[in-house]
Amino acid sequence: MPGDFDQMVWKIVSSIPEGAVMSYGEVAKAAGYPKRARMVSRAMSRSEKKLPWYRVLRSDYSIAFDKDSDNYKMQKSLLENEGVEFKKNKACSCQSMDNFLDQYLWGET
DNA sequence: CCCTTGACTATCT
DNA sequence: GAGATAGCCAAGG
Repeated sequence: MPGDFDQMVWKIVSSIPEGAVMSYGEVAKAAGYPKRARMVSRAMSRSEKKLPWYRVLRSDYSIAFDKDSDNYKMQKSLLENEGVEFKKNKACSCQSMDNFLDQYLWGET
């Protein structure tokens, strides 16, 4: 179904709990399309919906925007507000997504 | 239809 | 850890 991927992305991203983070690849995988990390970013940027997009990082948990950009600074501060600690420009979520993913995936069927 | 771009990733130097 | 390389995939020229 067209739009299916986007739907899943929105749903998953909006379900990420406060203080936790996911990578584009993880979101894509959870949506059922492991090879579409790039599409996750596309889906979010063109989305008019209010998503906690800032909780989605690169696979190494670094921020995807350029370090000098305003987006970078905003994302970092938003995450820090939720208790996410940064070390060497990489986020340390300290929150296990295991439970979240299990709950999410099993809750649908 | 071919080529370029990108909020990506894994792998190798 | 920083660069280069090769996959990846949709959108736009």
